[in-house]
Amino acid sequence: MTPLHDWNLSPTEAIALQRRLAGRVEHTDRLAPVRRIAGVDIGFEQGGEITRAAVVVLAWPPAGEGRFEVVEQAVHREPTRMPYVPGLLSFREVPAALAAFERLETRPQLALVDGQGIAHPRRLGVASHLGLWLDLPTIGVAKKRLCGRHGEPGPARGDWAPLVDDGPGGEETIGAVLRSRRGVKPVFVSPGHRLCLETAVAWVVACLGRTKLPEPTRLADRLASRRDQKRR
DNA sequence: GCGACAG
DNA sequence: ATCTTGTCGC
Repeated sequence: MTPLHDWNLSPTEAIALQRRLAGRVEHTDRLAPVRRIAGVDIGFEQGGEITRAAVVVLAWPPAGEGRFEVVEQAVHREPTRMPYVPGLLSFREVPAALAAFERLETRPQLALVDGQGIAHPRRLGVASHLGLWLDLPTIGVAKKRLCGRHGEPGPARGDWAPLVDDGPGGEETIGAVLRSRRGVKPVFVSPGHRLCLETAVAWVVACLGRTKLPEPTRLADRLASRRDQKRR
């Protein structure tokens, strides 16, 4: 069987693989009771030479208003071997993310990933790809749009506008443009694996703290970019 | 041919 | 993604 993250694939083969894998992604809710939520993100060091994957595991539910307890953290660094190509991001980031996950002692029931879920040209963004490989429910939380069209979401936290794109059978909703914080540019939420859009949006909103990004992704972002110690 | 383009 | 200081605003 072809590995889900074979980085020795040509762009054409990678695209064909994504089309096949997209058929395995589950778009309906199927998640175990949540007690641990993971945040995943990838950063780079030394001008991109080194890929740095970070996973942060938070306890659910939070102790207070957006006050999550960090249960565990894991970082994995390795030489970067793939360039960034729009639409093929998972081949560049998933291998390192998997290595970071292997370092965890706790197994989360849900993971929020920095990037798109099914809001992808072939409906297999990095969040979906990772969820499929880890056999875990995942949600994609991106800061920018990759594909699809949308209107402007309302001004209040939690307001969202559907992200739609044309598919084989016509127009389909692939994600939500969510206002995670008043007066701030919205984030792009899309199901990764094993949950529907409404459930994905609900979890992201439930994980919001005071900032634009939900806590799992925000903390993983800081760890991946070593912003947690880079302060001086 | 001309844009658009997750991280 | 990353390179980077101060600055405006709640």
